[in-house]
Amino acid sequence: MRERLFRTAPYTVDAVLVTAMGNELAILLVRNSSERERWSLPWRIPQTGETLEAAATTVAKDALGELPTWVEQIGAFGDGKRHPSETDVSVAYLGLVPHETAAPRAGYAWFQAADLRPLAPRQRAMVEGATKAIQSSLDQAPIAFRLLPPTFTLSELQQMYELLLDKRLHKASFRRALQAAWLVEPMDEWRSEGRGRPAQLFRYLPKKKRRAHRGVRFDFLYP
Amino acid sequence: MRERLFRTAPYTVDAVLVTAMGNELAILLVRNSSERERWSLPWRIPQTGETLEAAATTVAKDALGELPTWVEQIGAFGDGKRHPSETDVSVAYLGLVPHETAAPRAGYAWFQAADLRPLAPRQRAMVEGATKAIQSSLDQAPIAFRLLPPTFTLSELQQMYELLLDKRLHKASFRRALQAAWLVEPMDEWRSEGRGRPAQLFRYLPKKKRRAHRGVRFDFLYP
DNA sequence: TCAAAAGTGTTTGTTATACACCCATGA
DNA sequence: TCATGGGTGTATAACAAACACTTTTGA
Repeated sequence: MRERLFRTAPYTVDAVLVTAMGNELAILLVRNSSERERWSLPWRIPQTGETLEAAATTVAKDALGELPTWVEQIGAFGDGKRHPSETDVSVAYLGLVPHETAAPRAGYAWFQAADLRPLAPRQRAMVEGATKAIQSSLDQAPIAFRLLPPTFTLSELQQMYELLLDKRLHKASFRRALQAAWLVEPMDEWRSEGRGRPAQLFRYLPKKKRRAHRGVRFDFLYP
Repeated sequence: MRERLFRTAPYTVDAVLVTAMGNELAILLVRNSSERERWSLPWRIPQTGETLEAAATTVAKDALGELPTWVEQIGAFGDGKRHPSETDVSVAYLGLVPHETAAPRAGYAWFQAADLRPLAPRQRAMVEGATKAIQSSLDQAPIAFRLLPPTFTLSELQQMYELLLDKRLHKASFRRALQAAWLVEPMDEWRSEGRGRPAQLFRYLPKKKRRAHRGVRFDFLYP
């Protein structure tokens, strides 16, 4: 290949950092340094030699001071859509953060998904991509557990699934399914939440026992 | 952002073109122009203004003379792995092609997934990513149908699912599940395959009738 | 008329769902 | 002792899986 020079920066790495706030998902935005009313997803141009994922975790650490409990690439976004940088491609990463440990640094703030600030088109597409990624890998990966602290009650876990799936779940059925999957281990601790019987605390600890899907599922999303 | 010049090309767009050959998936490779024993995935550096997906379909058209029946981004790959180009990032696309219409142009050839030629590490990662993408979106998207010609018999469709899932399926149960999903429409044609009763031909034509998943599934892939 | 492949009615076992209930605690 | 939230045994309905069968063709 012929050697030549390129005027645009190669690409950016953007982070869609997500936590559970109240009864909704929230996304971390950073205030624009020049126009103070504008917000955007935090991003960065990787140093030479820096891997994509390393750039994403650096962005997260700059924003929160801590690493996300889950990092997953969403994809490359470009297709002519505008972005705060001058690049024409950005690689987006999803990062999950338990709300307890998620204190934004100065200039950063959580926004509930419902009342997000206006974003550049490319970043808006990333947020949509992140939402889809959460939905679709919810039963492939421990998404819910990464949004919770290390120990939690089964009711908290159920509430998290209800938030993520956006539907009510039956308590007994939820627990039976959990038990069948061998995903959680009970601790010797209980937590009293004001009134009512104290709830036992659990932690995420999958045993290597898998039950394969039965049958074939034709659950297509139509074009 | 400060204006500066970059020595490397921004990025490449690579295509993992997949078809069903015999009883296995096959991937399209292109012969290296300098070292004739080396093969690689077809790729391209996008023109300015060309979208990522447009670049991917161009790569496919150059290789096969036809557009894939399904195009889906797999992700951005880099992380220091080597690639035929000098870029440090590539965006990979999965393209599905029915075997009937898939005649490679000069310099291109299909290789069954089992005996693929050695690839640069970054491209090897893309092939793995494409395989995972096929597996995971098999029951979210009409993958099997895009690997078949427009009309097909139910046995052909079942064989395609058996290939993709790598397991035998029960004939009656398979058909019942298909019927419940309203995904195919019978044609007024039959095809006689030598001996045995002729099979009716069907085509993919989903009706807008969805049956939601029951319950919660904790089918995690453990880390 | 037999082999081979297509296609279908019915039974069986498994699993999600729901109901109904008991348990433990604070006010 | 009552309201509140945690936790569980059991019945019911829905569904995947299998079996057993009929149909239609080529040799």
